[in-house]
Amino acid sequence: MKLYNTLTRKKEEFKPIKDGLVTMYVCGPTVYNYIHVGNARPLVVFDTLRRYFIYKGYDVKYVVNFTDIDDKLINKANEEGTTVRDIAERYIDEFIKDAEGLGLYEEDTLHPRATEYINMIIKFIEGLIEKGAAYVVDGNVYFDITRAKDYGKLSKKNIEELKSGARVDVSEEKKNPMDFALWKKKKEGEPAWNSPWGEGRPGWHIECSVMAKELLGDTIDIHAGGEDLQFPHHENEIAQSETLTEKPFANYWLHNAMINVDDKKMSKSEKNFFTVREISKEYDLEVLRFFILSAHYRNPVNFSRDLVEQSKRALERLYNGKNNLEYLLSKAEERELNDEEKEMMKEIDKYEESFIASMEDDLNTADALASLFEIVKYSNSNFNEKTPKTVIKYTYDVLMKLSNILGILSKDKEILEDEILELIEKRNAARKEKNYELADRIRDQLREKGIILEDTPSGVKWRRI
RNA sequence: GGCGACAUAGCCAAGUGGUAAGGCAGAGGUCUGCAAAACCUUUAUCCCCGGUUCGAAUCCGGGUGUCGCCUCCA
Repeated sequence: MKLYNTLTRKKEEFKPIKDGLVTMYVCGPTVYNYIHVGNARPLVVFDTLRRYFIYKGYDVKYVVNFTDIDDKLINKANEEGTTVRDIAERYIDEFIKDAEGLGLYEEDTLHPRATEYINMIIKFIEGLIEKGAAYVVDGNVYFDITRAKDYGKLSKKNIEELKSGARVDVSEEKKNPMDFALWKKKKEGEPAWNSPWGEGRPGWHIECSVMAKELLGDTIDIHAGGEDLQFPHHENEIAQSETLTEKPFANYWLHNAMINVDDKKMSKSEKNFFTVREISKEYDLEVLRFFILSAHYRNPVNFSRDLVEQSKRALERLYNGKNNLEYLLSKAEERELNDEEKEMMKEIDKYEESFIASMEDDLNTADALASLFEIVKYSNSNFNEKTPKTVIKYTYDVLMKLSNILGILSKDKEILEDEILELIEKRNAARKEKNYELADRIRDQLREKGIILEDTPSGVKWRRI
């Protein structure tokens, strides 16, 4: 499989460190609020990559961290007159709800929290101080970027340019304006932990370095996140980790592009964001997942109601296709295949191959989706009740297998309650008697309950809206 | 100012040298008691200019426009 590696700015053949195992670290949310649609993109994209690895037979160790201590949490806690821990707990719970709606493979995700790693963070920092790459000033500890080998290699920035363009608040304590805090001295009213440098809390970048190391080892296969994290966050992670371990931190750096609103990056500070939660009130979140996967992850995309609506309709088409296959499956019979029918299965194989080829090419989910539509189109136009069950089952299984990689078409049809089945029967009887008025009334009644009836030559089909 | 992306039909979006996937919306049609679903037909020469080539949306140069990072940020 080829993946675009930000480190080399090239698509590279992916090779894990250990055969059969992929370690992935994705920068997760700071849990001080609901996540928005922009936050959802990396989560969905890299979850899909994980699913694809699993499909290919790898074991995947997958980490999405929670930043549960930082300025934003502290502010929020102060505003509400509660504790940071309280805020974190609340929004982690809310995150999990959204994650499940988005089809993230939660049961197999490691979710470390920064505050659970304080001791290891302190150890890590001590190691950097011993190496002379970090220095203590009045209870704060800073990383000295001049001690990092190749600082700027990920974001392709050089230290001189950074110095001249620095807009950071110039702290007199720092040796260099671009040096960053590993440990922050406690301020009045802030939660703090004891350390060799006095009470304080960890800086942002250090958390990820430490949690990745603890859970996945010194060198990980894939480190991923939004492209806005490239600098300084990921650059700083590399600086810390590689200075301490003297090994590569991550072999592949993957970055997704931003989600925009009217061509401007969706962000909390711009106030142009939609939370995942508010979308979930109107749409099944699988629609949002579909929306995200319908463009290549390295291209910026706009987000709007209208575009979600388009995604919803498109996804409906796939569901109709799935539904049609299920219907045929319930009618079809087993029998020997003739040559033409054998060809049908080969046709389906072709679509599967092209799906896989798209995924192999830097996770081209937009292209892969087209294969799903082609399977649906093909089965809609070529299969009928006389098609052997073998062919239909085969097609159905391929469709399900592939859509499962993308994490879509996951909603199953529920069983209808008896009273609804009775209504359908009643309507059938009415239709036989050509009492269309009654039949239509029943159909409208069911529609209000969210059930759409479709009359076909061989019987009545139903589906949920 | 530095670094980096992107520009394909009404909308969304693949395609990186051989003559434009797929989806949404629209129009016409088939099927149907009607409807729904489905199917068929129909809608682009790829921002502009120049170059390389037998041949470019795809490579090179120059424009124009939009965006991201350089500060918390997925």
